[in-house]
Amino acid sequence: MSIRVLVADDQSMVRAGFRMLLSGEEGIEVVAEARDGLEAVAKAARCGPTVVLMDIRMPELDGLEATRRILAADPAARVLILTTFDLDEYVYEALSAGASGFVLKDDPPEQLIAAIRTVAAGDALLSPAVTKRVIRQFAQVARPEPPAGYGELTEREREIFRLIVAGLSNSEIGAELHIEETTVKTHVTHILQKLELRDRVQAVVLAYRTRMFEAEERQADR
Amino acid sequence: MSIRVLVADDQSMVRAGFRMLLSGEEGIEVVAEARDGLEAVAKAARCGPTVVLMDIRMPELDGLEATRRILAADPAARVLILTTFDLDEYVYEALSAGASGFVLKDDPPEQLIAAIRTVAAGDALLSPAVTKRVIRQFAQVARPEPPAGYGELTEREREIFRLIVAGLSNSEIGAELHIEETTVKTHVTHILQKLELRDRVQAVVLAYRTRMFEAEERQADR
DNA sequence: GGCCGCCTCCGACTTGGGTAGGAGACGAGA
DNA sequence: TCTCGTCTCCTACCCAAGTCGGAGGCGGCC
Repeated sequence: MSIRVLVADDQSMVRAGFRMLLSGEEGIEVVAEARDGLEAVAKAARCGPTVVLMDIRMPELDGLEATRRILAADPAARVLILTTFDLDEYVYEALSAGASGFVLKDDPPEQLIAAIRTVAAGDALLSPAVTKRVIRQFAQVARPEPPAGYGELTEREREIFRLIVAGLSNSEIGAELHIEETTVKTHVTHILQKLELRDRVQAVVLAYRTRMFEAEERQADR
Repeated sequence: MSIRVLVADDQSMVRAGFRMLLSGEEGIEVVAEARDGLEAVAKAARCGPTVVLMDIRMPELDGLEATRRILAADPAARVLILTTFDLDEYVYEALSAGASGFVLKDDPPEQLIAAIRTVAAGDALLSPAVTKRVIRQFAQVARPEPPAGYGELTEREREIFRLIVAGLSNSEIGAELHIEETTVKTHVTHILQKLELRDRVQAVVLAYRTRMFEAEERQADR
């Protein structure tokens, strides 16, 4: 069965270009076109396309919201975001909207076609230029950066630090660790001094900003 | 000038396979091989390869640490991580180690060659199967999930919330917004009541856990 | 043995955070 | 017009948080 494509773009030239480009391709068929987001959602519901080529900037409803609606109605659909710019915000929003991929209109034709086949097969795909940007951001996000001065903390202090970061009060920490609140206070003072922080609030901010406890969190979230 | 490749893998069969595979390619030349991480670092320093094909599981020094060292010595180098498994942890660590891409040994030969050319050109690349996984994780991470009760907050309260989350004290917030500290306290009390939180520490924890201010943070980090 | 780092605990104190309750000003909307 | 929500400010009070100085027990190390 061939890949059924819906092209959603507000410029008729672009739609015609894709229709032309894809007409020569074996196993790919453009089954519908849409000139705005609402039309895209409606036609997707009627035609059940395998892949939707979705522009972001469109009247009525932008491509991101249209993507959310189409996927809500048909989770099996694959949306490939098309845009002229490789702006960060689009990448983030498009991916969180559920898009399977992201290509630039500047990408060479064969790359666009390959992208369609890839997402139709169930894989995800990013244009190389976009991938680079995502990787950079991803690496930044995923990096469990070592906070300055953290090495100075003793084992016990680290333990208490984690509980502070979890939002516990001193008395709660004491109960948790079976030690007196006064002892907890002593540790807290040392922690703040070593990390050069003013209060526990800043300790929490530091911990999250530097993503100190990434690993534990990921486990806890499951 | 042709692309100079260093192949680092502990299995001689794999190295031979790559040498064979790449020998037929125009503009790609295997200039060195390494059987472990230390050797990879040493030979990279001597040969100055354009692209390093790096296995992860290797004796002496694993591919991740080797990647870090090579890039520390030569930031212009491009490291393409090779592995048999598409385990999450490898992807995260490899990317944060500075790798430009990630391909599976199972990927078809032409895809491997395309990957080498892509990263040599300065772009980044992930194998489609890997991309899917990264996108899912990325979308999850990037999602600015709306915390329950956040909608109840007024504009002013949200503003103050943001400053609390930044780690500011009440008096600092007052100075920032040109209002009295007592006023700030009033707002803080309302915020905590609406979000059903005990104190500002928990407010900070909530904000980061739900990643409320993703967008603002990204801007602030630059 | 003596020193040192760590963990534990205490009391007393200061300060910031949070609550309670009230009040005035202003604009939007019934 | 009157009400309602929002923002502003206040006093007074309580309590958690953090500081300071001191202290004892314990284990490792010279």
